[in-house]
Order: sequence, then C-alpha cells, then structure tokens
Amino acid sequence: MSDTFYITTPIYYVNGTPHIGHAYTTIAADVVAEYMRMTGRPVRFLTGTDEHGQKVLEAAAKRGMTPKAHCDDMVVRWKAMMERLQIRYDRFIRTTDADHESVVTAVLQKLWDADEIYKATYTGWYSTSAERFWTEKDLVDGKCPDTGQPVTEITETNYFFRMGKYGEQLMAHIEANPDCIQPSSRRNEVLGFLRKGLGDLCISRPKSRMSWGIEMPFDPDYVTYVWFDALLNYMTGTGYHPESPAEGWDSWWPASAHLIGKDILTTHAVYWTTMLMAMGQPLPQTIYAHGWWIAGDGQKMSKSLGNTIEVDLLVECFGLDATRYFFLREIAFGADGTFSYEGFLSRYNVDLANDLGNLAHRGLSMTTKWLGGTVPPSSAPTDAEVALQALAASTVQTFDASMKGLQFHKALVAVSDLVGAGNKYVDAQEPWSLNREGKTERLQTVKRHVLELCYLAATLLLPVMPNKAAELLSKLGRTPDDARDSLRALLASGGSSALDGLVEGTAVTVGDPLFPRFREMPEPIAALFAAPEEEAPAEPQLSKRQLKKLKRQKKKAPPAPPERIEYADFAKVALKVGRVLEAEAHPDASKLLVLKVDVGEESPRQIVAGIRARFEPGDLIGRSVVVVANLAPAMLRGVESQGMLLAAGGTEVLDLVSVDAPPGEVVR
RNA sequence: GCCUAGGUAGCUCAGCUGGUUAGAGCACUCGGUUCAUACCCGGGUUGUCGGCGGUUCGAGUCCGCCCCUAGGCACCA
Repeated sequence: MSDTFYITTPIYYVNGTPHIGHAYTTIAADVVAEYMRMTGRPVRFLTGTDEHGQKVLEAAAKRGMTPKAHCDDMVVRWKAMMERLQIRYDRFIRTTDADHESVVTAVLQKLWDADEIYKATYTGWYSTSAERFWTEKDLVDGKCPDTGQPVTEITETNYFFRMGKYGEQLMAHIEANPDCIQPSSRRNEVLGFLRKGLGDLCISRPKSRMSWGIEMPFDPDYVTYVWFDALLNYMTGTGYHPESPAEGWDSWWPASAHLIGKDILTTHAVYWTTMLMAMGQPLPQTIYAHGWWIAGDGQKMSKSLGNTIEVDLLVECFGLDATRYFFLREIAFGADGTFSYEGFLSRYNVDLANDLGNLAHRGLSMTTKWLGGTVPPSSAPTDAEVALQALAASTVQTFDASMKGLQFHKALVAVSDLVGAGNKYVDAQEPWSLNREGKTERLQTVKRHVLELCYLAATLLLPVMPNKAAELLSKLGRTPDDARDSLRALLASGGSSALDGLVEGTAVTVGDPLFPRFREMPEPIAALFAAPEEEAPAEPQLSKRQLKKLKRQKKKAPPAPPERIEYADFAKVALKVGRVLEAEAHPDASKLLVLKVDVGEESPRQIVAGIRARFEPGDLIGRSVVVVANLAPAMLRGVESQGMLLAAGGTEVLDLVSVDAPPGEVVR
C-alpha cells in the first residue's frame, strides 16, 4: 500500500478567463495537498491547462499567431492566477508539453493495437459553430439547435473507442466502491447515466476540419479528440508512459483524488474511467465533483472585468488568507453555495477577527503585560485544563479525518469550536483576577494554555491560511516547520500531546491584530454597490451555468440585419394594426401564447408568439398591436401561426409595439 | 412539457442508514466581564421541518401525488 497522495484539478481551458470556479477548485486542491505534505506523506499536486481544439485554433488565427504561440501567451494568465492564490502545485502541465503528447500518442497506439479503437463511417449534420454533429431530428429548421448557424451533411470516417463494452464493468465498480465518486448524489447520477446504456466514443477529428491536436499515430489525417487528450494528463503527471515510464510513476497511480466541477462529471466518471479500464490501469480512488458559487440577491459586479473581479477584489480587500478560508469554510464541499459580500464580511469578522484573532491578541497581550512577554510554564492542571486538553485532542482527530475526506468545512468548524472553547476558558479563568490577586502560578498555567491553544489553531490552519498562520506562529515564537513537526507528533500520539508545543521562556510578540475588524464594507466593494445605475448598468453576478446560458442566448439571437435596405425591400412587409381578441397558453410549449388577433379581415388571425415569459394571456386581451400580415404561415409546435407581432427587446421580449389606431389600419 | 437539484427559525444552512421535548452560526434581546480588534462569556425569543395522503409502535428522515424555487433541454417567425 502506497502512502503517497496524488491530487489533481481539471486542466483549465487555456482560452478561458480564470474565475471564481477555477479559484475554488484549485484552492481546495492546494489546501488538501499542503495538509498531506504536513502530515508527512509524499504528495504530488497537478494542475495545468488544456490547449488543443477548435476554439484555440480560431483564436490563434484571429490574432495571426500559431496555436502554440497563442497558448504560450494565454497560459500566463493561468499561472498568474495560481501565483495570486499561492498555489503550491508540483507540476503545471500543459497538453502541448512534449511528454504529454508522447503519452497520448503511445496510449492511442497501444489501444489501437489491442483493438480497443476501431474505425467507422457515419453520416450526420455537422455544425461548425457548435463543433459537433446532430441527428436529423435535432435540427431546428435545418439549422444548428445550439447556435442557429447552418449545418452541413457530412459523411465522415472517424475512430471510436470501444467505451460501450465497459458499461457493466463500470457500474459494478461504482457499486463496489462507494467512495469512487463523491458526493454520493453524483455517484447516483453517474449510475443513472450508465443504466441508460453506454455507447462508444468518437475520439478523433479529421484534420481537414480541425487540425490543432495530437495526431493519431496510426492515421496522419486525424487528430485526437480534445477530451481524450486532456484526460490523459492525469497519467502524464505521474511519469507514466506505455513504453518508457519514469521510475516510480506507479507510486503515484491510482490518483488519490480528482477534484472537478460538477459540469465535467461524466467525462471523468465515465470517459476517463473506461479509458483506464482499456489501458489496464487501476481506477482513481475518488472523483470529487464540487458545486458552484451562486451569486446571492442584489449582487453586482463590474461589467468589463468579468467574473475575475470577485476573487481579486476579495483578495485585495480582505487578503488572500481570508479568501481561501472563506471558500472552504462557508459551504460544504460538494454543495452549491450562495455568495454575497455581506456574507463574506460577516464570516471574516466573526470567525477571524472576533474569535481567532481576538483570542490570540488577548492571550498575547496579557502575557506581555503581566508575564514578561515569554511563554510561561504550566503547572498543576485543573479540570478546566484537562477538559481543554481533551477537546484539543479530539479537534485534531476531527480535523484530520475531515481533511482526508475533503470535508474542509467540517475541519474548519472544528477549529472554530476549539477557538470558541479558548475564549470561554479565558472568561471562566479570569486571568485578570489572577493577576490582581497575585496568583502568578495559576496565571502562568492559564496563559500557557491559551497560547498553546493558539499554537494548535495556527498549526491546523497552516495549509488553509499559510501567511496568517505563519504570522501567528511567529508571534508565538515558532515557525511553520515547528508546526509541521507538531502536527506529525500529534497524529502519531492520537492528539494526546496537544497543547504542549511551545517552548517555555520563548519571547512572544503582540503586534497588530491578525485580522483587523471591518466596521463596514471595504471601499472598493462598497463602490460596486454605490455606482449609479445609469453610468454602470449593474449586472447580476452570474454563475458559470448562467454565463453559459447567456452565451448561448447571445449566439441564438437573430443575426443583425443588413446595414441598409432599399425602400422596395421594406415595402414587401405588410404591417397592420391588430387588436387582440383572445389569448391563451400554447398547449405544448411553455414560452408560447396563442392569440386571436383582429386585423380588419373577415376573420381574426391566429398568431403564435413567444412572449409568455413577459405576458400572461389576460394581459393582452383588447390590446392593440402591430402585425406582420403577409408573413408565410408556420406551424409552431403543432399550432399554426398566421403572422407575427412586433415586439421590443433583443433576446428577451420587453414589450409589444402598440399603436392608437383601429384594427386593419396599415402601418408604414 | 421533460430531466436534475432543492424547499428545515428573520438570514445562511446542519440534520448519516427513520427513534428521546428539531439544531448551529448570524441577526435580535437581556445580563455578565473588562485582558482584548466596541471584543468575549452566559441566558432568551422565533419554526404547522413546502402541501396532502400512505408505510410504521415511531418520519424532517422512507413511499406516492401535488405546489414552489434554481439549473438544464425542447419551443421563441
């Protein structure tokens, strides 16, 4: 059994912009990696960038650069993010790294030789804009359902990975290993997915269509599908290679944990694990899919700076350590969380300033004031000290178990509980009374315990808040290395040596409070909220998903009309005033209303309009509208529409065009 | 309409495989203390655990139906 700990983040898409989601995953990985290092386990922590694929190719072309040069340029921002967050990765892998390309090539060849990959021809509708195939029935009016762009029918030959044959085996594995996909709700999700049946996976792209990728070793006309390429980074990161593996690579494999966002669960839990099965490699111990940060009500952000604003702004205002603490403490890893600046401020003030920071400060200042500023000796523990010692020991146990289970939230609550007990202890022992009454020995014992408790808290928090914890250690006359030694000793002793890590007689320093309290929201954040609506139209902070949706909506928006048309073109459109007589919901579509509109003809027109999001049927009856009267009728989800209504609003309908004129009147 | 998550104190959320009077933090309030960053400690208030049925000796916890919210998918001439 290997004692090593190998943890990964997803490799991030190099074209993208680092945002809160990336920061979150990476901080979590960094914290657990650092904790494992502290406990003495050999650790490898891998992160990096995903650099192949169509969009990179296009972006590079737009800039007149080679794809690689473009990536070299883009990767800087990712490395900068890592630096800002003080991420202590062991390797930053890029899918364009030579060793990775070599691994991918060799793995493909091996799988090809083993008949795990086959060649097949099929016909489908390809959308260049969406980079994917659609079946006939997916298409909307013969166009790409995602982007609305034209599609072309392509008969194509590609290479397929025999993923389907591993479906049963994978289900059995997941059922036999409850921890292999976490949290458990995600595990059920994957099982549900597998029960529907697993097909084979297309893993190539013809170069004629897309050339930026790793060439298929057995066919120079193709490159590797980006996911197949990208997932293998986890193996490259160990030193694995089918032909020439680095010595000891298998001490790192299987990975202890792949941390991922819940959006890429299937690729990891299904594609990646079946790939490993085909490769004959053991499967990762845990794939942990965490949740998203959702913007709370009333959140605003700068429009131009995108989502990066959140993390950078938090770091700027509250410091990196507090930011790292907040992410891991505020919500359970795995669940979605609501983010608000007020919540952050409250968490900071309560946990860090009032409780932890203040405990340290009061402990240190009393020691300085009454005991000469050195770590005092302890003598004759009373029940209070015994109880504190027991709590300290159990805190270490809880913290360790929680960190191992990636339950950061629980680990940090345990520290908070310890700090709370420390504050309570001080109040109960009343060291100020002891000092007044000249009970020096007892005072020394109490102060020693308070300082020891701070030392333990700093020790446990070191992986989470490297700077602040080191600062606190320094105030106590200790170093991070001392803390690491202490932690190992604590774990070895089951926590019984807790509260015995300081050296009597060592000088302590009070200095400034560790976490200054914020009376009000820091200016740069407050400014976000104070900005006048007109000048900086506030946009809600968006989650990754919401952004995705927005992006798609933008793509779906009808293409801008030609800049200029002739009068003759306009004259082709017959616009008439209409009056809505009846309105009801479409029986089979939630966004559509079916209207009867009088346009001055013998019988009213039936018009189907996509305005349900804005109007209830009753809102419209009697309303005068403008109708495009000579539009060819169309069937909309089974109901005929004999015209359309003029409406204001781009992607979202804001209002209908109204006029004060009788039905049937021409609009020109 | 379909698919996923959820709906527990004013707010943010814990409540694992069903078991004593349903919890925490924040907020609020009363009291204590004064070493400390107007901080800390103690007490207190608030809940038809979304609704209705069901299984059970017993359900926030399991089952069914329904309602609502957030995402995703379809539809938006």
